[in-house]
Amino acid sequence: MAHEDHKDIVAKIKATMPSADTLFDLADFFKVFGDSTRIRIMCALFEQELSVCCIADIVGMEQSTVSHQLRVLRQENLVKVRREGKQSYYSLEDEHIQKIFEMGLEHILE
Amino acid sequence: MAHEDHKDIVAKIKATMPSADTLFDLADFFKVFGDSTRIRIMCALFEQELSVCCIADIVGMEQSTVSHQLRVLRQENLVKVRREGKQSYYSLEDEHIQKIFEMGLEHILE
DNA sequence: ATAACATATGAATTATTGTTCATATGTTCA
DNA sequence: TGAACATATGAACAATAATTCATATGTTAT
Repeated sequence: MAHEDHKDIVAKIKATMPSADTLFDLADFFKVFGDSTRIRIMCALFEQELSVCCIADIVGMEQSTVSHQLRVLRQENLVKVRREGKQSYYSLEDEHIQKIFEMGLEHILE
Repeated sequence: MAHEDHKDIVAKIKATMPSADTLFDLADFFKVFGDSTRIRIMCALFEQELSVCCIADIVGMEQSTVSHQLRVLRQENLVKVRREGKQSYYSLEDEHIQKIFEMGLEHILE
């Protein structure tokens, strides 16, 4: 394709790409994985559902910090909450998360 | 496991988790996916290798911005460069990227 | 060597995001 | 109802990161 010019290539690629909106949402989704506190929270939840104070102890951060980050995770539908008495138990929303997580691990361990 | 106490749970979960260092690196890796400019650059590169100025046109940003972001992508081994004359051609480093991308898409399109 | 072009990079600016503190809300039990 | 505990949230601050401008570096052709 050596004779394709710049303009043709640009037009061709643009035509194949998802909409800017979709890609914006996708970036927002991955942004959630891009923080070590949130990654550690998700990782802890791979094992079992956990209360907020357990999570705070596991990741070694303030309860408030953890609550804020859990909200971020909730907003992207990555975790769900269940109230039981005074405690809120969080768990993972679906199994995409673990797969994405594992692929990331594969990449960095190469 | 209703009789497990807080301390036991915390200890148990901590034992199963990858090291904090690994999770930190993992967050750094996903951070790269968490920006819409970089996501769009990667998406464009799914089709074929592209020069910097093509990429800039495709994503509608300054050449300088694109160069900076390509450096970020290079640092995380997500793209590679090939010089040909005056131009630098970028392409994706491996196929994990597209899989991770697709899983993210699946999640947000649910 | 110089002009013209493509890319890379440093510095400054702006925008975004994470964390903490203080406090509000919600729940249980006496 | 009030005390004790768990969680959530608003505001302020600190830390990071994205973008741009200006310019340096690298490449080709005359």
